[in-house]
Amino acid sequence: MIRVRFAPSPTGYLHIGSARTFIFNWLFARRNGGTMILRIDDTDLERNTEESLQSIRDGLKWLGLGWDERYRQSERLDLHRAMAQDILAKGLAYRDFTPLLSGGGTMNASVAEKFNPDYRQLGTEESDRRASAGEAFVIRYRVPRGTGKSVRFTDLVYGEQEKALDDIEDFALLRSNGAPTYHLASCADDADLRISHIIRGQDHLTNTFKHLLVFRAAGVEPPQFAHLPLLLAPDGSKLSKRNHGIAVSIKTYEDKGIIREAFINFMCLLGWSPKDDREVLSLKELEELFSFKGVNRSNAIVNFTAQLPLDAKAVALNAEHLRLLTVEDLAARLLPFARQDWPEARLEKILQITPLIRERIKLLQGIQSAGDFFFAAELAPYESSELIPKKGDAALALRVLQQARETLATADFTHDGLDAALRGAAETLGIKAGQMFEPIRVAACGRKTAPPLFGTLEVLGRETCLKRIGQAITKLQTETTI
RNA sequence: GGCGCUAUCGUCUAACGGUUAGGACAGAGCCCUCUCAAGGCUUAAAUACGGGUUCGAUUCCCGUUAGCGCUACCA
Repeated sequence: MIRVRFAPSPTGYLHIGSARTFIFNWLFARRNGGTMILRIDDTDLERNTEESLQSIRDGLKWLGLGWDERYRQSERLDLHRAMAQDILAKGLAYRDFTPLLSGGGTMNASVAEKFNPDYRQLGTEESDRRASAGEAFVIRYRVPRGTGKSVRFTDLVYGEQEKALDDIEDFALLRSNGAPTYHLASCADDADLRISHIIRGQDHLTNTFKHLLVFRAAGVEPPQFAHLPLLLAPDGSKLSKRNHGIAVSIKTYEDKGIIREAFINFMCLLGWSPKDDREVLSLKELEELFSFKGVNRSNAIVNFTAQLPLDAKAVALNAEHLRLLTVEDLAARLLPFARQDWPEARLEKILQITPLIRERIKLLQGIQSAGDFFFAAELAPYESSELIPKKGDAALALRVLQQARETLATADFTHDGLDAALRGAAETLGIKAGQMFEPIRVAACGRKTAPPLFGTLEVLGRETCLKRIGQAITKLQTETTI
């Protein structure tokens, strides 16, 4: 029975690296008919925040993948303490009475000792006496010393792993305030929840040796491990909130208008490959293709910039996924972005615009710059020189617009009707179609780059088109010399 | 400092020990075209360095260098 878990600790907003870990766990579970478990690892009472928990909830909700079971570590403290006591009772751990230093320990990592012999060798009676006298202590795992032995396991991604016992310090299981450490709580819960595969970031690769010792001490069969390469910033440093800001938050992707399908696709391509040349993959395809054989071992850089906090490849994949949506689906997702700029925007209008802009936007946010003239009552100011077509002058522009006003007053206001009418008008004037269309486009949209003309005019409607052309004519007459 | 992991175009990546080292994004150019896109075509761009093993190393081994991780009563 395959059981996997995603275990975030609520000490910051949902990081894209965490999101990727969730995705890989989910994919592995779904691929193999397993169970996906969400476990909030909130044993660090000092650093947990409600905002962080909410950010994780929001992020996972946006991802939309879901889970089958859900737990909170802070509700399972008895289980953790019981395991610590069990290990202590077996003599595999001991009490360390070293006082907790304010400021966080000795800070001299370069000469860090693996253990303090004073307490490691303290007799059981003496230890019990001091504990019952109320002296504070931390429970440490007693790593066997001088045996020449090592701990080993086979990682599903990194292969054979081995570490000498003598290189592992006597790590803490239970803090002096009675709270379990991450190592203890994690192992106790993984054992209790019968987790079969632990899929997590490579930053835990060396912690795994400790975890194996805990599982062994508790007398439980350890799960399988699969570690994932880490995500790095463009300069090769670890992704961090402090140094990279919003670029590490999943919310940034949502806010910019990356759709979940594209985000999941992009995350999978960071550190995993289907091994053929396919890159645009649906969730269903990812589910069918995912395996640890495709996960590679070197860290991947998320190539965001100061201008755009998203990797250009994520944006490109998003553009592909946008085109895969139906018009109705895309329009519905575009609506909230349109309403950020035009609160009155209606779905009906967006449905008309969507086919015109779907191949011209890469992010949902793109509707704000690509579709402004559809929503704005009055066009943003533009230079009258914009109205003048290539190889033409103001006089030509004026003639074109006057002809257009006449033609459009009676033309059939459909794509094909406008096509025929405006090409006919160009012929009447004896000019190229392009020269005819350009002034009309600028008059209608307020700029030279816009969606194809006929569809655009159709959506704008006769009234708006005539009004804007009239304004352009006035503009030409007052701002240029003809 | 100790221990561990990793190293292919700028970035993400592919390549049973035998390939002109492939694809994608980003870049450049051309075509198409009512502008912009989209699409098509073309182009530039990589095996960190040094030793082995082998008829033959991107691939296996060792070393160097670099990056990352762990080395907390954080996770």
